[in-house]
Amino acid sequence: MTFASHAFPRVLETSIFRIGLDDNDKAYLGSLGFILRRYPPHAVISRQGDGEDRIFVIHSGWSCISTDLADGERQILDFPQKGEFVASRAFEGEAPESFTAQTELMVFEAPAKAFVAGLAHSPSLAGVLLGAVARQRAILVQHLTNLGRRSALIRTAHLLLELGVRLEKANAAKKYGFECPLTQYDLADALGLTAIHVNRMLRELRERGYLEFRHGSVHFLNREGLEHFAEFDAGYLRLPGET
Amino acid sequence: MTFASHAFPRVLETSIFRIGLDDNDKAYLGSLGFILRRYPPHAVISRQGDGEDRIFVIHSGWSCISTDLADGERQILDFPQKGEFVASRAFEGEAPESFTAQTELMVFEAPAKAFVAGLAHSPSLAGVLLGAVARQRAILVQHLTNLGRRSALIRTAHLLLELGVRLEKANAAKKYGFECPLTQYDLADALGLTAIHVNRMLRELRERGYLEFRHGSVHFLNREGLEHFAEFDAGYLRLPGET
DNA sequence: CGTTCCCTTGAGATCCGTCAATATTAGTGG
DNA sequence: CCACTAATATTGACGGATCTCAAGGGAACG
Repeated sequence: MTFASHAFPRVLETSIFRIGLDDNDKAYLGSLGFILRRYPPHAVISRQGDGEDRIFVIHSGWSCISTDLADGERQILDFPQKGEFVASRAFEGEAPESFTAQTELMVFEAPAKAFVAGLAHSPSLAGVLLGAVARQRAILVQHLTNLGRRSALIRTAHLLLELGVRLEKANAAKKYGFECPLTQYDLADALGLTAIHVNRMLRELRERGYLEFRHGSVHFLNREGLEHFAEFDAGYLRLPGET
Repeated sequence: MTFASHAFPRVLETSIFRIGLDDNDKAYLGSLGFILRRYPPHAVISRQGDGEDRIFVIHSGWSCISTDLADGERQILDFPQKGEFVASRAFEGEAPESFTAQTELMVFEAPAKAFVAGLAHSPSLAGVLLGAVARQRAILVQHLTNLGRRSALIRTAHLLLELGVRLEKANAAKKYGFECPLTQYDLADALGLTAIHVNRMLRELRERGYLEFRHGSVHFLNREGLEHFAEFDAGYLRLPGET
Protein backbone atom coordinates (compact mmCIF):
# COMPACT_ATOMS: atom_id res chain seq x y z
CA MET A 1 0.00 0.00 0.00
CA THR A 2 2.81 2.42 0.77
CA PHE A 3 6.04 2.89 -1.10
CA ALA A 4 9.44 4.29 -0.36
CA SER A 5 9.31 8.03 0.08
CA HIS A 6 12.27 8.49 -2.23
CA ALA A 7 9.81 8.10 -5.08
CA PHE A 8 8.61 11.58 -4.30
CA PRO A 9 11.30 13.51 -6.14
CA ARG A 10 10.14 11.80 -9.32
CA VAL A 11 6.68 13.28 -9.31
CA LEU A 12 8.10 16.56 -8.20
CA GLU A 13 9.51 16.93 -11.66
CA THR A 14 6.09 16.98 -13.23
CA SER A 15 4.03 18.41 -10.42
CA ILE A 16 2.82 21.85 -9.63
CA PHE A 17 5.85 22.16 -7.36
CA ARG A 18 8.40 21.69 -10.11
CA ILE A 19 9.00 25.39 -10.66
CA GLY A 20 10.49 27.99 -8.37
CA LEU A 21 12.12 25.62 -5.91
CA ASP A 22 15.85 25.26 -5.51
CA ASP A 23 17.59 22.06 -4.49
CA ASN A 24 17.35 22.93 -0.82
CA ASP A 25 13.60 23.36 -1.09
CA LYS A 26 13.26 20.10 -2.97
CA ALA A 27 15.37 18.27 -0.44
CA TYR A 28 13.19 19.76 2.26
CA LEU A 29 10.01 18.70 0.51
CA GLY A 30 11.45 15.22 0.24
CA SER A 31 11.93 15.13 4.00
CA LEU A 32 8.30 15.88 4.81
CA GLY A 33 7.34 12.25 4.79
CA PHE A 34 5.51 11.92 1.52
CA ILE A 35 4.58 8.36 0.78
CA LEU A 36 3.09 6.89 -2.36
CA ARG A 37 -0.23 5.22 -1.74
CA ARG A 38 -2.66 3.32 -3.90
CA TYR A 39 -6.44 3.55 -3.54
CA PRO A 40 -8.94 1.32 -5.33
CA PRO A 41 -11.73 2.76 -7.49
CA HIS A 42 -14.47 4.53 -5.50
CA ALA A 43 -12.37 4.68 -2.33
CA VAL A 44 -13.24 7.66 -0.18
CA ILE A 45 -9.86 9.10 0.66
CA SER A 46 -11.05 11.98 2.77
CA ARG A 47 -14.62 12.56 3.84
CA GLN A 48 -16.33 15.90 4.30
CA GLY A 49 -16.12 16.78 7.99
CA ASP A 50 -12.98 14.79 8.69
CA GLY A 51 -10.52 16.28 11.08
CA GLU A 52 -7.58 14.51 9.53
CA ASP A 53 -5.32 16.83 7.61
CA ARG A 54 -3.26 15.62 4.68
CA ILE A 55 -1.68 16.93 1.52
CA PHE A 56 -1.90 14.88 -1.66
CA VAL A 57 -0.14 15.11 -4.98
CA ILE A 58 -1.77 13.08 -7.73
CA HIS A 59 0.53 10.51 -9.26
CA SER A 60 -1.87 8.72 -11.57
CA GLY A 61 -5.57 7.98 -11.97
CA TRP A 62 -8.77 9.97 -11.75
CA SER A 63 -10.44 11.33 -8.64
CA CYS A 64 -12.85 14.05 -7.67
CA ILE A 65 -13.40 16.49 -4.86
CA SER A 66 -17.02 17.12 -4.01
CA THR A 67 -19.43 18.48 -1.45
CA ASP A 68 -22.05 16.08 -0.14
CA LEU A 69 -25.60 17.32 0.37
CA ALA A 70 -28.14 16.20 2.89
CA ASP A 71 -30.34 14.50 0.30
CA GLY A 72 -27.47 12.30 -0.88
CA GLU A 73 -26.67 14.38 -3.91
CA ARG A 74 -23.23 15.75 -4.48
CA GLN A 75 -21.64 18.63 -6.30
CA ILE A 76 -18.33 17.76 -7.85
CA LEU A 77 -15.97 20.70 -7.55
CA ASP A 78 -13.04 19.44 -9.56
CA PHE A 79 -11.22 16.48 -11.04
CA PRO A 80 -7.62 16.96 -9.91
CA GLN A 81 -5.08 15.69 -12.42
CA LYS A 82 -1.60 14.25 -12.33
CA GLY A 83 0.86 16.62 -10.69
CA GLU A 84 -1.86 18.74 -9.07
CA PHE A 85 -2.27 18.83 -5.34
CA VAL A 86 -5.19 18.40 -2.98
CA ALA A 87 -5.38 19.59 0.63
CA SER A 88 -8.04 17.66 2.49
CA ARG A 89 -8.70 20.37 5.04
CA ALA A 90 -7.42 23.24 2.95
CA PHE A 91 -5.06 24.04 5.84
CA GLU A 92 -7.74 25.04 8.30
CA GLY A 93 -10.80 23.74 10.12
CA GLU A 94 -12.63 20.59 9.18
CA ALA A 95 -12.62 19.23 5.67
CA PRO A 96 -15.17 21.18 3.67
CA GLU A 97 -15.26 18.59 0.92
CA SER A 98 -14.75 14.93 0.13
CA PHE A 99 -11.93 13.45 -1.92
CA THR A 100 -12.82 10.26 -3.76
CA ALA A 101 -10.95 7.97 -6.13
CA GLN A 102 -12.76 7.26 -9.36
CA THR A 103 -10.30 4.87 -10.94
CA GLU A 104 -7.40 3.18 -9.26
CA LEU A 105 -5.52 6.13 -7.88
CA MET A 106 -1.91 6.63 -6.88
CA VAL A 107 -1.13 9.65 -4.73
CA PHE A 108 1.78 11.06 -2.83
CA GLU A 109 0.54 11.83 0.62
CA ALA A 110 1.91 13.66 3.66
CA PRO A 111 0.56 15.14 6.91
CA ALA A 112 -0.40 18.75 6.29
CA LYS A 113 0.88 19.83 9.66
CA ALA A 114 4.52 19.21 8.80
CA PHE A 115 3.96 20.73 5.41
CA VAL A 116 2.56 23.98 6.75
CA ALA A 117 5.16 24.19 9.49
CA GLY A 118 7.74 23.71 6.78
CA LEU A 119 6.70 26.87 5.01
CA ALA A 120 8.72 28.76 7.59
CA HIS A 121 11.83 26.80 6.60
CA SER A 122 11.35 27.26 2.90
CA PRO A 123 9.98 30.69 2.03
CA SER A 124 9.99 29.97 -1.67
CA LEU A 125 7.86 26.92 -1.02
CA ALA A 126 5.26 29.24 0.47
CA GLY A 127 5.31 31.29 -2.71
CA VAL A 128 4.96 28.22 -4.89
CA LEU A 129 2.13 26.96 -2.74
CA LEU A 130 0.33 30.30 -3.08
CA GLY A 131 0.71 30.03 -6.84
CA ALA A 132 -0.73 26.52 -6.83
CA VAL A 133 -3.61 27.62 -4.62
CA ALA A 134 -4.23 30.53 -6.98
CA ARG A 135 -4.48 28.20 -9.95
CA GLN A 136 -6.90 25.94 -8.12
CA ARG A 137 -8.94 28.97 -7.26
CA ALA A 138 -9.02 30.08 -10.88
CA ILE A 139 -10.31 26.66 -11.87
CA LEU A 140 -13.01 26.77 -9.20
CA VAL A 141 -13.99 30.24 -10.37
CA GLN A 142 -14.40 28.98 -13.93
CA HIS A 143 -16.56 26.11 -12.74
CA LEU A 144 -18.68 28.55 -10.79
CA THR A 145 -19.03 30.82 -13.82
CA ASN A 146 -19.91 27.77 -15.87
CA LEU A 147 -22.74 26.83 -13.55
CA GLY A 148 -24.05 30.33 -13.12
CA ARG A 149 -23.93 31.84 -16.54
CA ARG A 150 -23.45 29.30 -19.28
CA SER A 151 -25.95 27.02 -21.01
CA ALA A 152 -25.81 23.29 -20.47
CA LEU A 153 -24.30 22.76 -23.91
CA ILE A 154 -21.51 25.31 -23.55
CA ARG A 155 -20.94 24.25 -19.96
CA THR A 156 -20.34 20.65 -21.01
CA ALA A 157 -18.00 21.70 -23.80
CA HIS A 158 -16.11 24.04 -21.52
CA LEU A 159 -15.40 21.36 -18.95
CA LEU A 160 -14.16 18.87 -21.54
CA LEU A 161 -11.92 21.49 -23.13
CA GLU A 162 -10.52 22.35 -19.72
CA LEU A 163 -9.78 18.75 -18.87
CA GLY A 164 -8.10 18.35 -22.24
CA VAL A 165 -5.74 21.23 -21.60
CA ARG A 166 -4.97 20.12 -18.07
CA LEU A 167 -4.13 16.63 -19.25
CA GLU A 168 -1.90 18.04 -21.96
CA LYS A 169 -0.03 20.05 -19.36
CA ALA A 170 0.37 16.84 -17.37
CA ASN A 171 1.55 15.05 -20.53
CA ALA A 172 -1.36 12.69 -20.22
CA ALA A 173 -3.35 13.60 -23.33
CA LYS A 174 -3.50 11.83 -26.67
CA LYS A 175 -3.07 13.69 -29.92
CA TYR A 176 -6.78 13.79 -30.67
CA GLY A 177 -8.14 14.21 -27.15
CA PHE A 178 -7.83 12.24 -23.95
CA GLU A 179 -8.85 9.12 -22.09
CA CYS A 180 -11.70 9.97 -19.74
CA PRO A 181 -13.11 7.33 -17.40
CA LEU A 182 -15.87 9.63 -16.15
CA THR A 183 -19.44 8.45 -16.52
CA GLN A 184 -22.21 10.75 -17.63
CA TYR A 185 -23.37 10.68 -14.02
CA ASP A 186 -20.01 12.03 -12.92
CA LEU A 187 -20.17 14.79 -15.50
CA ALA A 188 -23.71 15.58 -14.41
CA ASP A 189 -22.62 16.01 -10.80
CA ALA A 190 -19.88 18.37 -11.91
CA LEU A 191 -22.03 20.34 -14.35
CA GLY A 192 -25.12 20.74 -12.20
CA LEU A 193 -27.19 18.72 -14.67
CA THR A 194 -28.83 15.31 -14.82
CA ALA A 195 -27.02 12.45 -16.50
CA ILE A 196 -29.83 12.29 -19.02
CA HIS A 197 -29.31 15.86 -20.06
CA VAL A 198 -25.55 15.39 -20.21
CA ASN A 199 -26.23 12.58 -22.64
CA ARG A 200 -28.28 14.92 -24.82
CA MET A 201 -25.58 17.58 -24.70
CA LEU A 202 -22.88 15.11 -25.71
CA ARG A 203 -25.02 14.00 -28.61
CA GLU A 204 -25.56 17.62 -29.64
CA LEU A 205 -21.81 18.27 -29.53
CA ARG A 206 -21.24 15.17 -31.63
CA GLU A 207 -23.93 16.10 -34.16
CA ARG A 208 -22.42 19.55 -34.47
CA GLY A 209 -19.09 17.99 -35.31
CA TYR A 210 -17.28 19.31 -32.25
CA LEU A 211 -16.29 16.18 -30.35
CA GLU A 212 -17.04 12.58 -29.62
CA PHE A 213 -17.13 11.06 -26.15
CA ARG A 214 -17.38 7.31 -26.50
CA HIS A 215 -15.96 4.29 -24.76
CA GLY A 216 -14.14 6.34 -22.17
CA SER A 217 -12.32 8.68 -24.46
CA VAL A 218 -12.88 12.21 -25.64
CA HIS A 219 -12.04 12.88 -29.25
CA PHE A 220 -11.95 16.49 -30.40
CA LEU A 221 -13.12 16.80 -34.00
CA ASN A 222 -13.06 20.60 -34.34
CA ARG A 223 -11.24 21.92 -31.37
CA GLU A 224 -10.74 25.46 -32.55
CA GLY A 225 -14.39 25.80 -33.45
CA LEU A 226 -15.37 24.31 -30.13
CA GLU A 227 -13.14 26.67 -28.16
CA HIS A 228 -14.74 29.59 -29.93
CA PHE A 229 -18.23 28.21 -29.42
CA ALA A 230 -17.62 27.62 -25.72
CA GLU A 231 -15.81 30.93 -25.19
CA PHE A 232 -12.93 28.89 -23.84
CA ASP A 233 -9.68 30.69 -23.02
CA ALA A 234 -7.06 28.48 -21.41
CA GLY A 235 -5.30 31.42 -19.74
CA TYR A 236 -6.59 30.45 -16.32
CA LEU A 237 -4.87 27.07 -16.55
CA ARG A 238 -1.39 28.52 -16.82
CA LEU A 239 0.95 26.70 -14.47
CA PRO A 240 3.07 28.63 -11.96
CA GLY A 241 6.15 29.75 -13.82
CA GLU A 242 4.62 29.10 -17.23
CA THR A 243 4.88 32.06 -19.61
CA MET B 1 -8.00 59.85 -1.50
CA THR B 2 -5.30 58.22 0.57
CA PHE B 3 -4.84 58.30 4.30
CA ALA B 4 -2.01 57.80 6.70
CA SER B 5 -0.90 54.20 6.80
CA HIS B 6 -0.96 54.19 10.59
CA ALA B 7 -4.71 53.67 10.27
CA PHE B 8 -3.96 50.11 9.29
CA PRO B 9 -3.46 48.65 12.75
CA ARG B 10 -7.03 49.67 13.53
CA VAL B 11 -8.65 47.42 10.97
CA LEU B 12 -6.18 44.70 11.80
CA GLU B 13 -8.03 44.26 15.05
CA THR B 14 -11.20 43.23 13.26
CA SER B 15 -9.80 41.74 10.10
CA ILE B 16 -9.04 38.22 9.06
CA PHE B 17 -5.47 38.88 10.16
CA ARG B 18 -6.32 39.59 13.76
CA ILE B 19 -5.55 36.09 15.00
CA GLY B 20 -2.31 34.20 15.12
CA LEU B 21 0.01 37.13 14.67
CA ASP B 22 2.36 38.37 17.34
CA ASP B 23 3.42 41.98 17.74
CA ASN B 24 6.39 41.51 15.46
CA ASP B 25 4.16 40.23 12.68
CA LYS B 26 1.74 43.07 13.17
CA ALA B 27 4.50 45.63 13.11
CA TYR B 28 5.75 44.02 9.95
CA LEU B 29 2.30 44.09 8.36
CA GLY B 30 2.12 47.75 9.25
CA SER B 31 5.34 48.40 7.38
CA LEU B 32 4.10 46.93 4.11
CA GLY B 33 2.72 50.23 2.92
CA PHE B 34 -0.98 49.72 3.39
CA ILE B 35 -2.90 52.90 2.70
CA LEU B 36 -6.58 53.59 3.21
CA ARG B 37 -8.34 54.50 -0.01
CA ARG B 38 -11.85 55.54 -0.84
CA TYR B 39 -13.65 54.46 -4.02
CA PRO B 40 -16.99 55.84 -5.19
CA PRO B 41 -19.93 53.56 -5.93
CA HIS B 42 -19.51 51.46 -9.08
CA ALA B 43 -15.79 52.17 -9.31
CA VAL B 44 -13.89 49.34 -10.96
CA ILE B 45 -10.97 48.83 -8.61
CA SER B 46 -9.32 46.02 -10.49
CA ARG B 47 -10.37 44.76 -13.90
CA GLN B 48 -10.21 41.20 -15.14
CA GLY B 49 -6.97 40.82 -17.08
CA ASP B 50 -5.09 43.55 -15.25
CA GLY B 51 -1.46 42.94 -14.54
CA GLU B 52 -1.42 45.14 -11.49
CA ASP B 53 -1.14 43.23 -8.29
CA ARG B 54 -2.58 44.51 -5.04
CA ILE B 55 -3.88 43.24 -1.75
CA PHE B 56 -6.99 44.82 -0.25
CA VAL B 57 -8.57 44.60 3.17
CA ILE B 58 -12.15 45.86 3.27
CA HIS B 59 -12.64 48.69 5.74
CA SER B 60 -16.26 49.60 5.00
CA GLY B 61 -18.81 49.44 2.22
CA TRP B 62 -19.99 46.79 -0.23
CA SER B 63 -18.18 45.46 -3.25
CA CYS B 64 -18.15 42.39 -5.43
CA ILE B 65 -15.66 40.23 -7.27
CA SER B 66 -16.91 38.89 -10.57
CA THR B 67 -15.93 37.31 -13.85
CA ASP B 68 -16.91 39.19 -17.01
CA LEU B 69 -18.22 37.23 -19.96
CA ALA B 70 -17.93 38.01 -23.63
CA ASP B 71 -21.61 38.86 -24.02
CA GLY B 72 -21.44 41.51 -21.31
CA GLU B 73 -22.91 39.34 -18.61
CA ARG B 74 -21.10 38.74 -15.38
CA GLN B 75 -20.97 36.09 -12.69
CA ILE B 76 -20.53 37.53 -9.23
CA LEU B 77 -18.28 35.25 -7.19
CA ASP B 78 -18.51 36.92 -3.81
CA PHE B 79 -19.34 40.03 -1.85
CA PRO B 80 -16.29 40.52 0.39
CA GLN B 81 -17.13 42.03 3.76
CA LYS B 82 -15.42 44.22 6.30
CA GLY B 83 -12.18 42.70 7.54
CA GLU B 84 -11.96 40.23 4.67
CA PHE B 85 -9.21 40.47 2.11
CA VAL B 86 -9.10 40.49 -1.67
CA ALA B 87 -6.07 39.72 -3.83
CA SER B 88 -6.54 41.19 -7.27
CA ARG B 89 -4.29 38.71 -9.01
CA ALA B 90 -4.55 36.00 -6.40
CA PHE B 91 -0.74 36.09 -6.17
CA GLU B 92 -0.10 34.79 -9.66
CA GLY B 93 -0.69 35.55 -13.32
CA GLU B 94 -3.19 38.07 -14.58
CA ALA B 95 -6.27 39.00 -12.64
CA PRO B 96 -8.86 36.27 -13.24
CA GLU B 97 -11.67 38.45 -11.95
CA SER B 98 -12.84 42.02 -11.49
CA PHE B 99 -13.20 43.84 -8.20
CA THR B 100 -15.89 46.51 -8.18
CA ALA B 101 -17.23 48.88 -5.55
CA GLN B 102 -20.99 48.78 -5.13
CA THR B 103 -21.39 51.46 -2.50
CA GLU B 104 -18.81 53.95 -1.41
CA LEU B 105 -15.98 51.69 -0.40
CA MET B 106 -13.02 52.17 1.92
CA VAL B 107 -10.19 49.67 1.60
CA PHE B 108 -6.71 49.21 2.93
CA GLU B 109 -4.51 48.57 -0.04
CA ALA B 110 -0.91 47.48 -0.55
CA PRO B 111 1.24 46.13 -3.40
CA ALA B 112 1.03 42.35 -3.35
CA LYS B 113 4.69 41.98 -4.23
CA ALA B 114 5.90 43.33 -0.91
CA PHE B 115 3.25 41.33 0.85
CA VAL B 116 4.27 38.02 -0.68
CA ALA B 117 7.96 38.75 -0.23
CA GLY B 118 7.15 39.49 3.40
CA LEU B 119 5.89 35.98 3.99
CA ALA B 120 9.50 34.93 4.28
CA HIS B 121 10.03 37.42 7.11
CA SER B 122 6.92 36.42 8.99
CA PRO B 123 6.26 32.70 8.84
CA SER B 124 3.17 32.96 10.98
CA LEU B 125 1.79 35.49 8.53
CA ALA B 126 2.03 32.83 5.85
CA GLY B 127 0.00 30.49 8.01
CA VAL B 128 -2.62 33.12 8.69
CA LEU B 129 -2.80 33.93 5.02
CA LEU B 130 -3.32 30.25 4.19
CA GLY B 131 -6.15 30.18 6.70
CA ALA B 132 -7.75 33.22 5.13
CA VAL B 133 -7.39 31.77 1.66
CA ALA B 134 -8.93 28.52 2.91
CA ARG B 135 -11.96 30.38 4.22
CA GLN B 136 -12.41 32.22 0.95
CA ARG B 137 -12.18 28.93 -0.83
CA ALA B 138 -14.84 27.40 1.41
CA ILE B 139 -17.14 30.31 0.57
CA LEU B 140 -16.53 29.87 -3.15
CA VAL B 141 -17.22 26.18 -2.81
CA GLN B 142 -20.55 26.88 -1.16
CA HIS B 143 -21.49 29.30 -3.90
CA LEU B 144 -20.58 26.68 -6.47
CA THR B 145 -22.66 24.06 -4.67
CA ASN B 146 -25.48 26.57 -4.50
CA LEU B 147 -25.46 27.09 -8.25
CA GLY B 148 -25.06 23.47 -9.13
CA ARG B 149 -27.35 21.62 -6.82
CA ARG B 150 -29.85 23.88 -5.08
CA SER B 151 -33.15 25.30 -6.28
CA ALA B 152 -33.48 29.01 -6.93
CA LEU B 153 -35.47 29.46 -3.74
CA ILE B 154 -33.01 27.69 -1.46
CA ARG B 155 -30.10 29.27 -3.27
CA THR B 156 -31.41 32.74 -2.58
CA ALA B 157 -32.06 31.95 1.06
CA HIS B 158 -28.64 30.39 1.46
CA LEU B 159 -26.83 33.44 0.17
CA LEU B 160 -28.75 35.81 2.41
CA LEU B 161 -28.13 33.63 5.44
CA GLU B 162 -24.45 33.50 4.62
CA LEU B 163 -24.19 37.26 4.27
CA GLY B 164 -26.00 37.64 7.58
CA VAL B 165 -23.50 35.47 9.40
CA ARG B 166 -20.52 37.13 7.76
CA LEU B 167 -21.79 40.56 8.72
CA GLU B 168 -22.34 39.39 12.27
CA LYS B 169 -18.77 38.18 12.43
CA ALA B 170 -17.70 41.60 11.19
CA ASN B 171 -19.93 43.23 13.82
CA ALA B 172 -21.89 44.88 11.05
CA ALA B 173 -25.26 43.17 11.44
CA LYS B 174 -28.40 44.46 13.12
CA LYS B 175 -30.27 42.36 15.62
CA TYR B 176 -32.97 41.33 13.17
CA GLY B 177 -30.86 41.05 10.02
CA PHE B 178 -28.60 43.39 8.10
CA GLU B 179 -28.42 46.39 5.81
CA CYS B 180 -27.98 45.20 2.24
CA PRO B 181 -27.52 47.70 -0.58
CA LEU B 182 -27.55 44.98 -3.25
CA THR B 183 -30.14 45.27 -5.99
CA GLN B 184 -32.05 42.29 -7.26
CA TYR B 185 -29.87 42.51 -10.36
CA ASP B 186 -26.79 42.09 -8.19
CA LEU B 187 -28.29 39.10 -6.44
CA ALA B 188 -29.26 37.65 -9.81
CA ASP B 189 -25.68 37.88 -11.06
CA ALA B 190 -24.48 36.10 -7.94
CA LEU B 191 -27.17 33.43 -7.97
CA GLY B 192 -27.13 32.58 -11.65
CA LEU B 193 -30.71 33.78 -12.04
CA THR B 194 -32.53 36.67 -13.66
CA ALA B 195 -33.49 39.65 -11.55
CA ILE B 196 -37.13 38.88 -12.31
CA HIS B 197 -36.84 35.45 -10.83
CA VAL B 198 -34.94 36.74 -7.81
CA ASN B 199 -37.87 39.02 -7.23
CA ARG B 200 -40.26 36.09 -7.26
CA MET B 201 -38.02 34.09 -4.91
CA LEU B 202 -37.86 36.98 -2.44
CA ARG B 203 -41.64 37.22 -2.54
CA GLU B 204 -41.90 33.50 -1.91
CA LEU B 205 -39.54 33.72 1.08
CA ARG B 206 -41.60 36.62 2.41
CA GLU B 207 -44.89 34.81 1.91
CA ARG B 208 -43.51 31.77 3.69
CA GLY B 209 -42.64 33.96 6.64
CA TYR B 210 -38.90 33.45 6.42
CA LEU B 211 -37.54 36.92 5.70
CA GLU B 212 -38.20 40.32 4.24
CA PHE B 213 -35.86 42.14 1.91
CA ARG B 214 -37.14 45.66 1.48
CA HIS B 215 -35.66 49.13 1.20
CA GLY B 216 -32.11 47.86 1.35
CA SER B 217 -32.37 45.75 4.44
CA VAL B 218 -32.79 42.08 5.10
CA HIS B 219 -35.02 41.20 8.03
CA PHE B 220 -35.07 37.59 9.20
CA LEU B 221 -38.50 36.60 10.48
CA ASN B 222 -37.86 32.93 11.17
CA ARG B 223 -34.17 32.40 11.01
CA GLU B 224 -34.01 28.96 12.51
CA GLY B 225 -36.70 27.71 10.20
CA LEU B 226 -34.97 29.30 7.25
CA GLU B 227 -31.61 27.76 8.11
CA HIS B 228 -33.25 24.37 8.24
CA PHE B 229 -35.15 24.96 5.01
CA ALA B 230 -32.01 26.10 3.20
CA GLU B 231 -29.78 23.37 4.70
CA PHE B 232 -27.57 26.16 5.93
CA ASP B 233 -24.67 25.26 8.21
CA ALA B 234 -22.41 28.18 9.09
CA GLY B 235 -19.42 25.95 9.79
CA TYR B 236 -17.67 26.98 6.63
CA LEU B 237 -17.66 30.61 7.73
CA ARG B 238 -15.56 29.99 10.82
CA LEU B 239 -12.80 32.55 11.07
CA PRO B 240 -9.18 31.46 11.43
CA GLY B 241 -8.67 30.84 15.13
CA GLU B 242 -12.38 30.75 15.90
CA THR B 243 -13.44 27.67 17.87
C1' DC C 1 -42.13 67.43 -10.01
C1' DG C 2 -39.85 64.94 -13.27
C1' DT C 3 -36.38 61.60 -14.26
C1' DT C 4 -34.08 57.49 -13.36
C1' DC C 5 -33.38 53.36 -11.17
C1' DC C 6 -35.38 49.66 -9.18
C1' DC C 7 -39.13 46.70 -8.07
C1' DT C 8 -43.31 44.04 -9.32
C1' DT C 9 -46.40 41.30 -11.95
C1' DG C 10 -48.29 38.55 -15.95
C1' DA C 11 -48.19 35.56 -20.15
C1' DG C 12 -45.89 32.67 -23.03
C1' DA C 13 -41.70 30.18 -24.55
C1' DT C 14 -37.70 27.35 -23.57
C1' DC C 15 -34.56 24.67 -21.14
C1' DC C 16 -33.90 21.11 -18.38
C1' DG C 17 -35.68 17.55 -15.08
C1' DT C 18 -38.57 13.43 -14.24
C1' DC C 19 -40.30 9.16 -15.43
C1' DA C 20 -40.22 5.16 -18.16
C1' DA C 21 -38.40 1.96 -21.38
C1' DT C 22 -34.76 -0.11 -24.11
C1' DA C 23 -30.07 -0.74 -25.90
C1' DT C 24 -25.35 -1.15 -25.28
C1' DT C 25 -21.22 -2.09 -22.86
C1' DA C 26 -18.25 -4.09 -19.31
C1' DG C 27 -17.53 -7.47 -16.12
C1' DT C 28 -17.91 -12.32 -14.23
C1' DG C 29 -18.20 -16.96 -13.98
C1' DG C 30 -18.88 -21.13 -16.50
C1' DC D 1 -16.33 -18.46 -26.23
C1' DC D 2 -20.86 -17.99 -24.11
C1' DA D 3 -24.46 -16.77 -20.62
C1' DC D 4 -25.66 -13.87 -17.32
C1' DT D 5 -25.69 -9.63 -14.71
C1' DA D 6 -24.92 -4.97 -13.46
C1' DA D 7 -23.63 -0.66 -14.90
C1' DT D 8 -23.92 2.75 -18.25
C1' DA D 9 -25.79 4.93 -22.28
C1' DT D 10 -29.73 6.29 -25.15
C1' DT D 11 -34.19 7.79 -26.43
C1' DG D 12 -39.09 9.61 -25.99
C1' DA D 13 -42.93 11.92 -23.71
C1' DC D 14 -44.28 15.00 -20.41
C1' DG D 15 -44.08 18.50 -16.72
C1' DG D 16 -42.07 22.07 -14.13
C1' DA D 17 -38.68 25.64 -13.21
C1' DT D 18 -36.76 29.44 -15.05
C1' DC D 19 -36.19 32.82 -18.82
C1' DT D 20 -37.92 36.32 -22.06
C1' DC D 21 -40.75 39.86 -23.29
C1' DA D 22 -43.79 43.42 -21.98
C1' DA D 23 -45.95 46.70 -19.01
C1' DG D 24 -46.57 49.34 -15.13
C1' DG D 25 -45.69 50.99 -10.21
C1' DG D 26 -42.83 52.87 -6.49
C1' DA D 27 -38.91 55.03 -4.40
C1' DA D 28 -34.92 58.05 -4.48
C1' DC D 29 -32.93 62.22 -6.00
C1' DG D 30 -32.19 66.45 -8.22
